[in-house]
Amino acid sequence: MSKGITSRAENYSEWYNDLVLKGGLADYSAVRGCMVIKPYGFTLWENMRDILDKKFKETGHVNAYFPLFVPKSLFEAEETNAEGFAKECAVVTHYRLKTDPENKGKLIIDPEAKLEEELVVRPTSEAIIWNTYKKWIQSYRDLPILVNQWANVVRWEMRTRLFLRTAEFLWQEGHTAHATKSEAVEETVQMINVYADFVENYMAIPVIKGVKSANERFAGAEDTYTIEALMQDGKALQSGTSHFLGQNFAKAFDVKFVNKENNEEYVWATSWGVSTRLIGALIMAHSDDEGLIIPPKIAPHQVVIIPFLSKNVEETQSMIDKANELKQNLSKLGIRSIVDSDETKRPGFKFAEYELKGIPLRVVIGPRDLANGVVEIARRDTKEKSTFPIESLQETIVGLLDEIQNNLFAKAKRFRDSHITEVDDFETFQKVLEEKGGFISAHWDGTPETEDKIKELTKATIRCIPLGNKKEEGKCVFTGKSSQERVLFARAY
RNA sequence: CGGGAUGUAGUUCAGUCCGGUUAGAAUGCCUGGUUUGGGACCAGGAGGUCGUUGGUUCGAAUCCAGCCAUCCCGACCA
Repeated sequence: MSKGITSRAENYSEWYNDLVLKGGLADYSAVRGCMVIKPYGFTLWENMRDILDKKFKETGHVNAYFPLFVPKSLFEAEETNAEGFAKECAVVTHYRLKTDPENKGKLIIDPEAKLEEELVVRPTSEAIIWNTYKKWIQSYRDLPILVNQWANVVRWEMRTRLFLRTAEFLWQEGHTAHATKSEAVEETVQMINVYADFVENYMAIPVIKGVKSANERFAGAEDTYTIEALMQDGKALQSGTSHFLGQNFAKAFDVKFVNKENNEEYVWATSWGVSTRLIGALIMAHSDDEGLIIPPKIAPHQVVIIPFLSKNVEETQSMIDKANELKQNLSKLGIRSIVDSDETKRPGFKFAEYELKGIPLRVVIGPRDLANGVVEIARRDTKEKSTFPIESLQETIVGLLDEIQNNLFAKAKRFRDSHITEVDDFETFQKVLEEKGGFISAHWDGTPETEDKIKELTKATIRCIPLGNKKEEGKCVFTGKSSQERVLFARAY
């Protein structure tokens, strides 16, 4: 057991908090529900962001930036969407403070400075964006519009958790406008595939792609596509969503275009997003009781090189030189590494520290090894330590990083696959949920009422109706009414 | 937002019930030395408006009230 980290078995929530705080990813702040993302955590986010951004550009999207504030009148234009967010909006009502005449040195809101119209701090940007798109779109030649923005949004959550649910968080939101329904649907599906590809192949987290039930659908969407991941405690985490918005926003904001036949039509829309919540998913999918485990492809540092120091100054210097040389060689191969030659800390301390931080590979260079022309390499995922010859070190490291990446995904997938349980009666449903957790694949009569009832009794919701789901005659696990396919239930974050 | 708990050195905590010299410990930090193949040791040192505002009192970390923040449970949550 590592020093100061609560074990998963002891208290899963505390374990999670310990990893975020002690792993140096983030910290609490003086603002309720808002966190500080520390450099190590932000580097991780930057790596994720850069990969996604490249994928967005490859699929024809461009970045732009829209305001943080949304006038209330715009916000309420699309009613379903506005109502969905109404309960968790921060609202700006004044634009000036002044010195309190009765208490010098203190500031009060200047009652004279009340805004004519309140500004909603965006919980999402559909309103301000569609208000803008109205000006951009006249003809079918203006379409499609494929815009993404990297931004912060605010949702005044009652109960917050680092990365998983904070009042302010960072995300990207794509907002596209299309001439036809089929094109918009295609875009929606394309982006959920981009997300799935990213989360599986870079974050090494297996996901299930699916469609949300009416209850869980984004307010204002016709269809919500989701990728659902499974955490080690058996709870599901929605990791990304892509919405087919139909013509709802076009109608609310009166966005029409003239088609080739010179007829006016409403445009078709999509929106899609992933957020810093993905970091929460990453932690809970891979890490262990010794600390974080971060997949090589997105790790801030992929390799840490630790030269062993001795009182022999010359010998020590040759270790450090060797370490720096290796770092440079790795850098040429695009591998991110750091050298820790801090002589005030002993090796054992460093080992524990970098295990806590989840650095995939640790290379130790010592006099004994160097004499034999080898170094010791430890893998964070399996904790295996072995020695490898120095002359082929770069190749070895490249190979090991690749192995770790694959191993993490395979391990998470084995766990996920073994936690999808087919269930045909409600008693078993409850039992599996309680004792095993994970996804439960069961028949459902398709009504929101049944889903609500199941949620009330078990806290489990329908996570998704998997894409490409096989059709199968069956009876609803709760009502016994006939059903044509299974859906996935789980307790979720 | 309801119930419970917490807030004292960078960190973890003792002291608070029962108010009273200069608020302690461990760890971390700094200096010097000895060490260095899995969280080293010795010696010396620095570090605190006791979350915050107000009240009670001759006197408040300690009692009372408000506020702020964090955790747990619940409600809420694409």
